[in-house]
This record gives sequence, structure tokens and C-alpha cells, in this order.
Amino acid sequence: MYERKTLPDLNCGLDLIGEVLYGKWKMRLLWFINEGFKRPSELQRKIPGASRRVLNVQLKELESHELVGKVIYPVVPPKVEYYLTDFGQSLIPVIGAIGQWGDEHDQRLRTLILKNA
Amino acid sequence: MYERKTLPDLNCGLDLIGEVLYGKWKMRLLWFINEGFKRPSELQRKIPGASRRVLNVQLKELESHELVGKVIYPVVPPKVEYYLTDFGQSLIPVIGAIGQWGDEHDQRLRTLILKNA
DNA sequence: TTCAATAGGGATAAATTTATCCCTATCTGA
DNA sequence: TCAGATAGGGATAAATTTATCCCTATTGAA
Repeated sequence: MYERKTLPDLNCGLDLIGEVLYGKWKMRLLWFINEGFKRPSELQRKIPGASRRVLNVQLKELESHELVGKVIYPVVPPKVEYYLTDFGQSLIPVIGAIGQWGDEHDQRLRTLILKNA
Repeated sequence: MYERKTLPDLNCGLDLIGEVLYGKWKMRLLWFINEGFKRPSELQRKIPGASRRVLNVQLKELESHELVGKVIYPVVPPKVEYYLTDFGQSLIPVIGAIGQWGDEHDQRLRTLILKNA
């Protein structure tokens, strides 16, 4: 586990939400869990760009921040299902708004990003 | 300048918006510029947690992504003013929604974050 | 009986982001 | 005359995040 060496700023809402949502895959994880992809292996398949490892790590953080919960079925082979807590649910409209802006400006963004790569 | 070694994923709206908004201070910069803090020095005072340098760098990226523009006044000492482009403006409601969620859950987030620090 | 699927964590390397420090220039005020 | 404000960039170090690789365990299928 990595231990942070500096304290986070917690001045405004943006700082606060940043602490729980700032992670490359966190919004996607929440989004896909909300869409019904609950098992780690399903999420890994939905997000092929991320390594298995990071997804585990970020899921764990989401869990520690009470945005998701998990159910471990005592079966073999192992079966785990994540779900959104009410707290996590409340974030879905926000993530929706973010993703929607990206979708709406898809073409322009794509062009800009590639031009500045 | 840092040159990236891997290509970005550009699959969905979240990837796209991430490319222009993923940077510790970018949302705050847009927000404060929108509130009327236009000069670099004003922005630096509004965001004391960030080094002068990063703010410059991130402003430059926002500019290259056409979210902000800048006016350089040919005076001495130098005077520069940033402004939101229409494109940048269109992001303000999204940032508002994000910050609002953070504000609404201020107490809970603060507790969670500190507990997991 | 060997391989894939299942879940997840440790150790370490690589990539990326952010911070620090220093340098350029000019004007105003103490 | 020296400090401070103004804007901004280079070089480098530190912090942080993400990727890679490897290991544990069990069951069912080829």
C-alpha cells in the first residue's frame, strides 16, 4: 500500500469530491456497476484499458469511501458482487452529466486531444 | 515539457472529458475564471495550495484545449487576463454539479477521507 | 492432468503529475 | 537602491498513480 506524504486540501466541494473520485477508472467503475456489471471479472472486461490490479485497488478505495459495497459469496470458484450504496447512487447523476458533456462534444474533443498529443 | 509515452484511451465521453479536465486544479481554474478572477496572480491567490508553476502549466493546457483564451495587454508590468471560451462556458454547469455534490456531502466526505488517510 | 476462470494481494518498475528552485524583465514605492 | 508585484519558462526532484509480473486456491472442462 502506498502511504501519502502530504495532506490533502479539503477546502471546497471540489476538493472533497476529488478525494473520492479522482482516480482514472473510478467513475467508470461506478457507472458500470450501476449498469449492472457487478462482478470484478465483468468490470475488467468492460474496462480493458485498465489492469486488473488497478481496478481492484480502485474498487477498494471506492469501498472504503462507502460509495460501493461488496457481497462475497462463500462459493468456489469465488464469486463477488459489488453494488452501489445510496451514497454512491447519489453520484450517478453527476457522473452522467460529466459523461454526457464528453459525448456531446465527442468530435471536437477528439480533434483537440489528438492535435495536442 | 513532458511527452507522454502511451496513447490515451478515447472510447467514451468519460475518457474524452478526462483528457481535458483531469488535472488537479483545472476545474478550480475554470470555476474561478468564471467567477471573475481572470489574472494569473489572482488565480494563484485563490488557489494557494497549488504552486505558481502548475497553475501556469494547467492554464496552458486549458488554453490548448480551447476551454480558455487569454488576452495579453502590452503593458509593463505585464498584465494578462484569461476568459472562458463558449466551449469552456459549457462546462461550468457540469463543474457546478460536481462541486455541489461535494458541498452537499461535506461533512460525510470529510470524515471518510480523514478516516482513510 | 493440464488449462481457464474466479478473486485478490505483494513487490517492483514505469509513467505521469506536481513541487521546488532559479532566471528573465520592468516599474512603483519605501 | 532594494524589495515586491507582474507573467512565465527551464531544469530537476519528489510524490503519486498505474502497469507488470508473480503467487495463492479450487472447480470444471477438454
